[in-house]
Amino acid sequence: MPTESILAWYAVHARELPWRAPSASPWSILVSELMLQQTPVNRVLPVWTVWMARWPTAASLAAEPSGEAVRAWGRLGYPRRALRLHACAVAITERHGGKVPTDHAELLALPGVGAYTAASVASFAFRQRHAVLDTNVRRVLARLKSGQEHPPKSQTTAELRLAESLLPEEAETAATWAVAVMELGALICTARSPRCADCPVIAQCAWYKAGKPAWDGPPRRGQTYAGTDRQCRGRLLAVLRDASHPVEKPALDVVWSDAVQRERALDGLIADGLVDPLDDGRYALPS
DNA sequence: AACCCGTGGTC
DNA sequence: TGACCAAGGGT
Repeated sequence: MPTESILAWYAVHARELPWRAPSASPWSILVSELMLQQTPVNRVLPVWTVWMARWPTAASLAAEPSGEAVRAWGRLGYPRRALRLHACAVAITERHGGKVPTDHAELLALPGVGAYTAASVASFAFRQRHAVLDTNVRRVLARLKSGQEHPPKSQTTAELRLAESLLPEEAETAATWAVAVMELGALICTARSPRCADCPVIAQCAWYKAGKPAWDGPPRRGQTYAGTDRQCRGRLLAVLRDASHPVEKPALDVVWSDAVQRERALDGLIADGLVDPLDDGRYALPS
């Protein structure tokens, strides 16, 4: 049975990540999950550590301007997540008495918390029984059960049903199983060069048994970045993040030459609430 | 449903 | 070296 093999492997090989410590608070786990969305563990670790020392509770973050969250986010990427995390802190403080809600539906209602994050917090922080389907788990299940190198582009109900069917009955075991499968995908069953020789379930792996056939599905479109609005937004926001005071417009203009694109990106940042255009014509992180 | 949203590491 | 990838979510 793959369940026992993966649990046994995890017991030996799990990384000691601080948000996995028994003492980790639900809030610290929620913070880690928001930061880990599309961002590697190694880049999250130092930011999370500083963040938790400064804002150990939701209420402590909620008491600060959202711009402070954006600044402390640093270069993690996708800074709207910082805004959403701040909004989470406000919602938790105002609606939930400062405590991260334990109910899956209430978690899902928080800003920036989707299906994955709601399930992961309910599972990791509150030891509930949920299918936790992230990119790692989807890849492991695709290989192990479907014999495909990669999961479908977008999550299917078949994947969800498969993940639920594999979930151990007992909640505590299910919670450990969820993080164990994720860890297997992160350390062994990786996207690029899977370490099949070290895999605890190689004997059950449909993809391996089929000879590890190459991906024959639709080409997985890459993410271009150079020259995009995203890169431009990143440059503009970096100026404000690195400044201790509001900046004049020319300080923004110098970081991107295409004026049309630059204005569009700046408007987008303002619309997102990441940049505050002051009455005096200067720009600042939001208050 | 497809597209947008950052950043840095890897081979 | 440029394409791919990383604990997704919102619209």
